[in-house]
Amino acid sequence: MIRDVLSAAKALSDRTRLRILMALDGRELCVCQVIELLRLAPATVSKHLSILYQAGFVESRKAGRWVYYRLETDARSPLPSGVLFRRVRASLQADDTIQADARKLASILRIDPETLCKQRSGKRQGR
Amino acid sequence: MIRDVLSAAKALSDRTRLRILMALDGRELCVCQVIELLRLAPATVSKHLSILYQAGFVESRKAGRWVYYRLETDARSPLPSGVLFRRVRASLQADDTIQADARKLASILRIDPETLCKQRSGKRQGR
DNA sequence: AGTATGCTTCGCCATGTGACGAAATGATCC
DNA sequence: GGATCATTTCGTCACATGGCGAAGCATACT
Repeated sequence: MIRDVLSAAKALSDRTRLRILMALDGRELCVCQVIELLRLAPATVSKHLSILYQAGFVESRKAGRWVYYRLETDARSPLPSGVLFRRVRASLQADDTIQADARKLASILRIDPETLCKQRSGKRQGR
Repeated sequence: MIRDVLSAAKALSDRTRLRILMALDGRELCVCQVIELLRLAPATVSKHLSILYQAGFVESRKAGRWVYYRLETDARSPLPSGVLFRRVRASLQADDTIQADARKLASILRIDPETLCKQRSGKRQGR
């Protein structure tokens, strides 16, 4: 259906969502890790993830207080991770922002999620 | 670059542009034929075509007063017609609007472009 | 040369989308 | 049970995008 193609294409037509997809490439991330990577408001990140979910690009898993997202592997979408993603990934990996994200993500992954989220809540109440 | 992926994805994230791509699948069309198919204002159609052009999905050829558009075959885009289009096409061909377009297109192609454009200009000046 | 014709560009309006903070939700931890 | 924390939902604002008509630009007809 045209509806599916549209939702897939729209999901991919935002800079932030492409960054999220690339960050999820090869690993699972909890929402707070994505927030830390992008430095956007939780509400914003959550919205993006839900758009990617509805388009069939990611799936989620709830673990205690945290929600983990990963790339959808079953071809739910008309532009499935497999075929499409291989080509998009090649283009994106050459991009500066994406490379910077990859480096930042490496350092984020060194901190355990527990500590990471605590840091954020610290920031909320003025420093 | 992320820019290329974005322009390709945005080009695909509009209903009208998907209809245009499907109409161009396997044939070349002049702008007035696309206008007739979609029944949208020339300005609107022209804009869509230029977006598809900039994203690398179509190329154009000027022949006298007419401009013909066709699918880009050289892989200018990160989501080239070949790989991508094969998958998208499969999804779209099941769609009602697309099927109706295909039927309507068949009847448009039976009229020679000369006559077709004359008809349109007749409509402009109130019936 | 002048007029008509096909297409594009420009300016405008209505609607869609991304960003955020505030409030709601769901789950854990005293 | 109440406090705390991670995430989502809601309401709002600024900006992007699709639609159109009017004006502009080429090209062809006479």
